[in-house]
Amino acid sequence: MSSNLKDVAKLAGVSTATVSRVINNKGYISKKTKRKVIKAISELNYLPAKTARFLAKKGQTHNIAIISGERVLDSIFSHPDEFYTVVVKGITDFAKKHRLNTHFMKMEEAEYIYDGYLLLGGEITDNYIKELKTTQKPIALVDQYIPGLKIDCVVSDGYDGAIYGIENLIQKGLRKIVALHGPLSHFGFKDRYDGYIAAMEKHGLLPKTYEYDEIGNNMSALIDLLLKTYGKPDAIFGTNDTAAIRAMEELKNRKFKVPEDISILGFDDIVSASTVTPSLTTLKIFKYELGSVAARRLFTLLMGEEEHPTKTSLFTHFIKRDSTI
Amino acid sequence: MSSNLKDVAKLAGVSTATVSRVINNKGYISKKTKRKVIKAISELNYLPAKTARFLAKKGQTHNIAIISGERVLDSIFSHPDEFYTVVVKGITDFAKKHRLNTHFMKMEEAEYIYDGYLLLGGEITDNYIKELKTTQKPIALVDQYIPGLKIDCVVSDGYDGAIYGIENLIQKGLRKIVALHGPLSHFGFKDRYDGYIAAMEKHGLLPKTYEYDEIGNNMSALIDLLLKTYGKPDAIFGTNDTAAIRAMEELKNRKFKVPEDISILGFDDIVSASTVTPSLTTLKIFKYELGSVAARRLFTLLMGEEEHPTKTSLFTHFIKRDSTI
DNA sequence: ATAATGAATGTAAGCGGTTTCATAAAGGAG
DNA sequence: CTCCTTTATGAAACCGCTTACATTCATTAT
Repeated sequence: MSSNLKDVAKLAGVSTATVSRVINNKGYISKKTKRKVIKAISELNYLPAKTARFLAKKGQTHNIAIISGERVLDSIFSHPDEFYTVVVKGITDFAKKHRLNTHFMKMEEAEYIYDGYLLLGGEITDNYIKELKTTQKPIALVDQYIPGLKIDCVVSDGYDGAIYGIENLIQKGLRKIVALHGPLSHFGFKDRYDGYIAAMEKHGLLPKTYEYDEIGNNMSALIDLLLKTYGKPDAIFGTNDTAAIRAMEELKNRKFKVPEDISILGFDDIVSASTVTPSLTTLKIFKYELGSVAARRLFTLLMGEEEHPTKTSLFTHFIKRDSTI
Repeated sequence: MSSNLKDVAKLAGVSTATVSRVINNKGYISKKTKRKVIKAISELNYLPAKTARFLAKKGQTHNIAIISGERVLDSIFSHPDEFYTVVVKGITDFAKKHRLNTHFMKMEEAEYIYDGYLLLGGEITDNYIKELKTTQKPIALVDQYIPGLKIDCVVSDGYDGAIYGIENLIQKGLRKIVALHGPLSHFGFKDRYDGYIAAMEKHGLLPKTYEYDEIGNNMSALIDLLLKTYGKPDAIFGTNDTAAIRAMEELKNRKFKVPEDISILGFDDIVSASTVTPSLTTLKIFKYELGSVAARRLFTLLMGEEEHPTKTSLFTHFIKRDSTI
């Protein structure tokens, strides 16, 4: 099949060490030998095996920085079930397996001495990323995407998830589906919002959306507005579980039955989604995998595989519970 | 730092071979030894190094199938600069480096005997994918995404690219920007279309779109329609270069100056984009990388890293030429 | 002429696993 | 009580590559 160092060495009539030197352009090699080796390499169409190379280099133990804003960092170590805590577990497990040393820090405290950077969550600012980018070190954003920056990122696929969820509702015969969404400046909400629109349009239904504020405090007023301007919907899609649950409460206060009168669909699968009554149908975000995939991405970059920057979106999983028919 | 087989063996008081047997659940191991080893493993928090394992397994040379529709397959070998020809080069180069044997075939001819499958382009049908999925073998789509299927895919990021391109036009002071787009059932067009909408809305501009047919034959009529219903735009965004160039021709026929009167932005960076007059400003798709990234994805899957399915989007590159101010 | 220096190459020991083969102990059959 | 098979384990080779160290040969300084 494909050839290896030994084959090349034999053909060129030299030792494997010499071939290795030519490949890595390291140490002394005479012009003549170099030519012979290069000839043999191209003749055999030889390409070094990355895995072996990595192994031989003693599995280079890289140091990577995991950087986040203050709020995120605090929550990581104190709340075991919190979103980022799980993400971080995914990162550290991968890191251990692949011999990366992880170092946690806040944005302000970060030094530029690491081999790579994992930037966690939405608290990271544009400017900080741009500044960090100048260090030329590999960087990957986790749960954050910034259009136009062309920086590697790993996120949950809100678009795909929303389409899947909405189509499920449509299949159940629900038609009047409205979306309650958070600020669209947040890429996550925007993504889910777009998925909702796409699904509705695909099925010739009229989308209708209402925006709640960051904290979701205006939910009571928002539901009033919705009922007044739109009438009773068949279903409500909340772009995150917290908002969906809050909306559900408001509807129950107004004597609507969930899901008989109105179905509710969330997004996230937070802990309380399964404990609330009725339990919330939602799209599960794979937090642990978010971390491990991001770590793998950074790892690939660290390995020097000259890779094109990508946005990696993890598909979500639709979890049918009791808040939808 | 992190521990290895030897460490575990020493702690458990057995040989490395025994530990390996326990890990792989292979060969004879007594209950007692197994317990000891497992205890040592968890005590040391040991995780096997994937690279070493791969290497030791003789660098398992996998066989992968590259499957496409008839049209794509034909073009691959005959036209050196064609889209998929370049993509395939990216795949095969990666494959060689990582000891994957590639086999090309059409959908109809494919047997289910390969270790993994790379499905190329839009000719692949939904049903075929679903059928193939039942083989449980790793699969990755290249330049194709199907909402809701949750199957690994690698595509070009039309959304991000379009935003970047449109924002560039806006920065130049252009306001009346319309989009000519192909059928939105094609995920690629839809993606770029969504990006256009997002960019316009973000800047408080009114989006206006016109759809051309698959082949782009109706361009003359479409331009007439555009001029009649919208008036003269400042700029036109075509969701692919072919359409953009055709639109540019039509405008020139109608005595408009490009870019003085109207700027034209394409998407793809096909060969003729740089040779046409005026040369076309466009968003370059990285075809070669599309292939190599997809191959890497499949490779990861083949390595048995139990990975969550993802959609990987490659960022595009904005190429400023003469068709825009 | 001789020692010291540097260039060019080879030998062999890992990197962290897997696996073949050998060996030993424990049963079961005759 | 032997002989053979099964079970359990370890020693060592190997996967493809890198690299420290050893060796050889040609220069150059003394």
